[in-house]
Amino acid sequence: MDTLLRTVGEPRRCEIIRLVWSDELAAAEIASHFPDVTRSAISQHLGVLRRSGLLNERRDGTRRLYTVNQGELAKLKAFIDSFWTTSLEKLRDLAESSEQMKGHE
Amino acid sequence: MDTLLRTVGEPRRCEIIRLVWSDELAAAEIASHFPDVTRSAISQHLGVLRRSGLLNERRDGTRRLYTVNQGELAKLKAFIDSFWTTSLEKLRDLAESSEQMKGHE
DNA sequence: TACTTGCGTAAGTAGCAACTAACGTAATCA
DNA sequence: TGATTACGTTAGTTGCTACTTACGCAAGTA
Repeated sequence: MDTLLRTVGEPRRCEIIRLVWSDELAAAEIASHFPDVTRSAISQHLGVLRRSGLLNERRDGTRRLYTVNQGELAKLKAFIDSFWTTSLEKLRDLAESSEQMKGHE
Repeated sequence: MDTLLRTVGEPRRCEIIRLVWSDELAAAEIASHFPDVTRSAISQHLGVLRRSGLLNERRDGTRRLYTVNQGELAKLKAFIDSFWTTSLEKLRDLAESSEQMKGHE
């Protein structure tokens, strides 16, 4: 989870995920969305995203096409969601223990 | 959103959020959960979290008590969720435009 | 008042991470 | 075969960031 957090914590990588969310894009197409940095920088970001499991790579001739592994990002989503659900569980546990208290009254 | 992402992208800060999610804790209590780093390091993390708007501070004597600003974290949750909803919207737009196509056939 | 507690802050450092420039490489095409 | 395209990778640099140490400061306490 730490790896996932760190990977998405970089704004450009987050933007890349958004770019290839529903469209399969080649590395150069992705890089063209970031005119302020070199293609090499984007290639390295793609490497980080790939190793984190957030991006899938498919080869087509000399091109490399990327898509999002939505399941991996879903883990992050579930992690964020868990902040809310755990507090609900705490409330439920509290309710249960007070029920037990009543039983012993 | 970049600030929010960067703030949460640091594992210790993420853990701090979890700690004070449902319990109001003093700085020293939070620091005691991280025996491997100094209290100062945690204090600086608390500063980052506070400036990002993720934590609320309340003073009680010499102590400073922290709680999570859940609304701010909800923004991050909404951002992550938006990855899925925007793709749904794209499908909806696609469906609408193909409806228009049918009308012009 | 002096001392202690509980904290933030400033200064300085070490390590990492994002970047550029240069190079290597597989696939394609002339 | 040589040239080109579309990439990744390596080496080296710079800047940031998480950290420690030292200090400052307000609020209690003897």
